[in-house]
Amino acid sequence: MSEDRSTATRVRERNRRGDGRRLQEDLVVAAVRLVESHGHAQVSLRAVAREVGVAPTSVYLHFDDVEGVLAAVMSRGFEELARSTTRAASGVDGPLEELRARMFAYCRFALEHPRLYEFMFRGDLPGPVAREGVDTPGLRSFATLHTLVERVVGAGIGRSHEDSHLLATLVWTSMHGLVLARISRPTFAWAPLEVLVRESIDRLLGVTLDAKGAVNAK
Amino acid sequence: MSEDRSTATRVRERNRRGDGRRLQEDLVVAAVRLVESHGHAQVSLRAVAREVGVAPTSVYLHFDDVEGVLAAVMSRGFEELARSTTRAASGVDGPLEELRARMFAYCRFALEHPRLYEFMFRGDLPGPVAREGVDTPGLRSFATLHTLVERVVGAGIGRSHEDSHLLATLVWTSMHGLVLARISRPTFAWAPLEVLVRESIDRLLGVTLDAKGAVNAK
DNA sequence: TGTACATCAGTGAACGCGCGTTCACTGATGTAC
DNA sequence: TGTACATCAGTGAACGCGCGTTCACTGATGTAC
Repeated sequence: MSEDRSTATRVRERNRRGDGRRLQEDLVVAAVRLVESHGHAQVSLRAVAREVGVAPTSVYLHFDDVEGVLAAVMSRGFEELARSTTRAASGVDGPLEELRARMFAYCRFALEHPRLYEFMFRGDLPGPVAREGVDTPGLRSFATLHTLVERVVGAGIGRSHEDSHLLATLVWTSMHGLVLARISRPTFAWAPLEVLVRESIDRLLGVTLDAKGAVNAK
Repeated sequence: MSEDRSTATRVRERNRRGDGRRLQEDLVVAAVRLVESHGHAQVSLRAVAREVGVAPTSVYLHFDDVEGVLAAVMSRGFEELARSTTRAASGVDGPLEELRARMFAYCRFALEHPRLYEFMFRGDLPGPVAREGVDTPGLRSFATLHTLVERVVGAGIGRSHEDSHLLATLVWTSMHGLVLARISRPTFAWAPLEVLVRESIDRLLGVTLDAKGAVNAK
């Protein structure tokens, strides 16, 4: 174990009494960093401890087990994704423009944190997240998207009498596929991200060329 | 090592002289089976050997290392995906119908072999595949799709003067996102796969209600 | 027809590694009296 | 103001496990003479 410390990237100094919680935050941040740089498969309890400069056993002071750490990383990922899209939506007017801005930010986030994004949508959820039940991560983001699509449809942009849940699903999964495909096949002849995002949205919602012109001119 | 054999699911009998290659095929099949049942992260050289009922060292008779096995699994996956879509395209007439049939088969394959599909599109390719260069796996499938989209556009279905490469990209990534999202979030309120596939394609290509009617009536 | 030999298909033991988790512990620091 | 003590933040050693890979080997079988 002493070898673990000697090869540590940095050695941390002990927190003051009462500040024990700061290690928890440091562990999560380190774990997120490890996922982003090496992919979740390379993230072990020992690697996280090493990154923080702490003994492997110290992780158990704040998490039940290694799955607990991964669950925290996933939550953090969704929080930051939500922050990104919300920031992008501010100062934009009109539902269609907001939808475009949010989705573009969504994709940019995924492409800037590809390993984290992959981890957030991996097939088998970490134990604690899976046990949490129906409110799967990202569901709140989808609700936001759904309402926004409803507003776009309500504003008379695109076809009328549309199933907004279906439309929101199509938009979300398109963005999802777009970024995951770009991540896994970076050498493919990709059109610019902006074009792909805009074309996907406009076509799926049935935004006509007229409506496009109107919105753009506004 | 003797323990390895004692816990083997089955013990294989040695191939006849000249039939050594059969072990290679058995290893690939077993590795595909393991990926499908447990995900690629659980697939180790030793697990594959165990599955076949052979000593771990025997794998080196046919593969350079564990990455070689994974590369073979990936190739096999794309072969089977291509077989599925090709089969679905036979006996279908009209480019739009063929496109729909192919894409539906694509999605069905992914949903029937979710772990394998995830592995086929994972971020970091196995060493041998990555070294192979430009012709990334699945590129031939995309070429088929691209030509098909060109035929659809050429037949006057949807808008005219379209960028077929862009359209094919949008269709592919939409299907990709659809299946990956369904795999990673099985409890989401999904519309039927058939609906999602058809709506995606028709909307992206700009198939009008009139054209739909015409094609469906035919 | 008999036999020596090369080849083929695969084995067995061993290696060092990083892993998750357990258990008993240590030493600084704030607090009650 | 001094001191005993509880609490807090974290450590160190050890465990058993499965892993990829190496090396020297074995035993059956086909073939050349």
